[in-house]
Amino acid sequence: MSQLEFNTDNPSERETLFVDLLLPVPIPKLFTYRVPHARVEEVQLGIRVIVPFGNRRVLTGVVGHVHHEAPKKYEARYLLDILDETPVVTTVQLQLFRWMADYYMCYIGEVLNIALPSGLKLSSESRVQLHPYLELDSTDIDFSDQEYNLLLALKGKEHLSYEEVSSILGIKSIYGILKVLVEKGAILIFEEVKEKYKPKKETRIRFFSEAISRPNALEDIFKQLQSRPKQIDVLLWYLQQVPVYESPRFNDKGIEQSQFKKNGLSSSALQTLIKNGILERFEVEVSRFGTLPNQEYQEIQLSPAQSKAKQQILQGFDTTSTVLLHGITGSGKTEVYIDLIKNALSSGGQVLYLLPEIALTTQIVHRLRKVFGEQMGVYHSKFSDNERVEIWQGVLSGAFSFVVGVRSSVFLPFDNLSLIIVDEEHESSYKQYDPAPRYHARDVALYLAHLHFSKVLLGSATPSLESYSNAMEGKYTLVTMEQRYGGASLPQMILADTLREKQRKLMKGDFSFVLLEALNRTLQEKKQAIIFQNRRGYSPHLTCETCSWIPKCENCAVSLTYHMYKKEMRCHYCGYRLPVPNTCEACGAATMKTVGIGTEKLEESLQLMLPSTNIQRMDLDTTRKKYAYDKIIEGFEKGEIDILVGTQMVSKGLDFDGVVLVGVIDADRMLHFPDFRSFERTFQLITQVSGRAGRREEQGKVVIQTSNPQQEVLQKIIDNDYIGFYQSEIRDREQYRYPPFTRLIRITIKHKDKRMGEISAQKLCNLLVEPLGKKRVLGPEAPGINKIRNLYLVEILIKLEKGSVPLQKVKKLIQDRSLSLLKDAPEAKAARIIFDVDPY
DNA sequence: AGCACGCCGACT
DNA sequence: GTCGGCGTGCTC
Repeated sequence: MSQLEFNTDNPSERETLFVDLLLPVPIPKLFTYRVPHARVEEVQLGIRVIVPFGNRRVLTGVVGHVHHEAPKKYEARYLLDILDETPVVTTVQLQLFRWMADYYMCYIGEVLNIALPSGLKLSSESRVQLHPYLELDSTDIDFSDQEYNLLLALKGKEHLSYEEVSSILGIKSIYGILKVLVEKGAILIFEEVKEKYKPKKETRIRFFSEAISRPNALEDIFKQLQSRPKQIDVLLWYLQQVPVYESPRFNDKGIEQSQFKKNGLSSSALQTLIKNGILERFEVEVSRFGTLPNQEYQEIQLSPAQSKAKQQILQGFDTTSTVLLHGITGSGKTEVYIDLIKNALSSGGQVLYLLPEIALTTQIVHRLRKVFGEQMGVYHSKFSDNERVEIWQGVLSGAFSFVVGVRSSVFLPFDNLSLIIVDEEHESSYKQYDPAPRYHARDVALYLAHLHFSKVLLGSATPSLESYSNAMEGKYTLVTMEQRYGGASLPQMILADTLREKQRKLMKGDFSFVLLEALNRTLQEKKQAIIFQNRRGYSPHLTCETCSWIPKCENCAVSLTYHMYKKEMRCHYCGYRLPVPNTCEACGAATMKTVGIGTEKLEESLQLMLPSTNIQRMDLDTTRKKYAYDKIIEGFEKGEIDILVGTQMVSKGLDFDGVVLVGVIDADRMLHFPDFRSFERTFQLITQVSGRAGRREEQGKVVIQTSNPQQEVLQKIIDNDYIGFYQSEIRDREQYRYPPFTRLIRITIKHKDKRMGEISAQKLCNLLVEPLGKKRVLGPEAPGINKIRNLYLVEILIKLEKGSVPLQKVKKLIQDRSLSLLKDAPEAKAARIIFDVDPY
């Protein structure tokens, strides 16, 4: 079809097509590009394209809008290439991303950056190449020594990266030299674009089809090979595995090449067979998750309490799209989830099951795998990027209709979600802290459900105040499970008064007499114990007993944490490290002492007190490697470990029958953490970790060490009185105007210069007080840690009473004022302003 | 975020 | 004088 004919049907086809792209850069808008005429047909929403960006960069963007309006203020550039035939990002996701950028006050590019596994983002790297027409030996161009050296290095190579050039020349800024050489016509610079995702390939072996197509072909082959016993071995083994004589069809799949070696067959014989055209080698793409054995489908019989909860949940979904399931620890929520998931899947919808990082253990995955088999995908932070891409594509293709995953699974490309379960809904790890978007996966899940018209089930033994109050107000349906599964009883809860014990000299190090007694009895009975302390490392810091000097980080306003194992002091914010000082740097005395308690120290002192006991520590430091976590769990499960010392990692998802004692070392530290949520957190953490004690017949015991046993929160904990806790806490929140009665937005100003930062923050405050009122703008105030990575921090807290102000307008206003501050105030020129909506 | 350009100190 | 530091502004 000629161009002319093509255009006569529809004159508008002649107009240039433009696309607005989401690019993974922190810039507040979409970028408009022009589509080459030849490729107009290929463009659609949600596909990835490659575009030039700026002078030198090449980026992957996602098509967010297709239109015919040429931008007025600039000339749009052309797309370089189109990567997909079908969308990798669905239209629902595009809506979600836009909403997130608005709600969390960040750039849509930042959302895209977090949402897409980096395997789907192409990277480009600048390359330097010798100019093809340059004759280095006979040229009359003048080169400096440095330039000439570089050209010589390039001569042997096809191309070099900037990094390589920089190391060859031994200087950092190579730009000047490259520019001169380009002008002299000696080199070329180009961009090399690389696809990062690589499908996994497997090499397999099978009969060359022509070799066995004739009748009696196999017999002939064996006859020929009579005096080649090794080759016959290979063929016989293959025929054992793949019964080709039954049907030639079986031959198509072949067998993995590595299997031959594993079974002791000669690889040179195999090689010869291939060379002679009897066998052939071929490659197939395989899943990184392997093929799963068909596990027998397990029917789960729900207990009466569980069926009742399930019925109530389903009824709840008739009136509210969100149900809050408040089920005490050990009440058997998981079985209810499984049943609901099966329901949802059988009616053709997709299901997303969110778990906090620490609760997504091998135990739960195994259990779910038995029921859901290969239609279940797992999305976890310990997965490689290639694995994430496979899950992403599996959701797109429909291979996974059910995904269990952590926070970031809300970004997967679902197109037909019917149920989202947010387990341990109160967990603060659902909130992303550092790179924007600073989102809360539970809240994003609620919006995602709204987009899909799906249902949400929030589950917890200790619901967040926000969710419980939503249930109280009737926004969510509340369903409760008050009994432990199988009639197990709740543990006996004891408060150990450390202040009194100290006065009577009963404490042994950090352990109270009460806890040690219980521990000894547990060990005598050959049972297991968990010791909980929410702080890793050996101890928070060192201090000099003579002059109380404390080693501090050079770049951040924090004391360095003492790590005994590596014998060093480390900053948990920037990674700065120092060898442990033997003498005080301030007064010179050799009186450095550790202060505070970390898991490492507890492990050590327990081992000293109980030398014949098997003690294992479980925290971030001992579980960094991919399977370390599973190993510890396995050891504990088998009873090889008597005492498990750990951080909040031990509080979730572990069900062990042998655990009868849980010790909480320092409840006070949690209670006194300077944050309006510290009581709520303490209640949740201690209740959760207590749930690990005594699951079957035997009643467990929980010992909580505190210097103030009268503390109301602790009393509510030992009484197992969530509702009582909720009522007293919600009163406090109302009185002090905190969530759920207000919405918070935290603004952080970062600046290299302390004073300039403070002035910028003050100016921003003034800009905001004027429209919002003094009551709603708190600060500016330096946070507890006021310097991180050599940047000083100042915070402003915005408090907005619920329903009193249009949220989106206020956010817009805050953004506008911040931008004008950056532009107009000289002190704020080099400042960075960060927004955290609903900080946790 | 990257990357270019421009303006400034400390060295062959 | 240049090299290389860092501050500033722009990217369809």
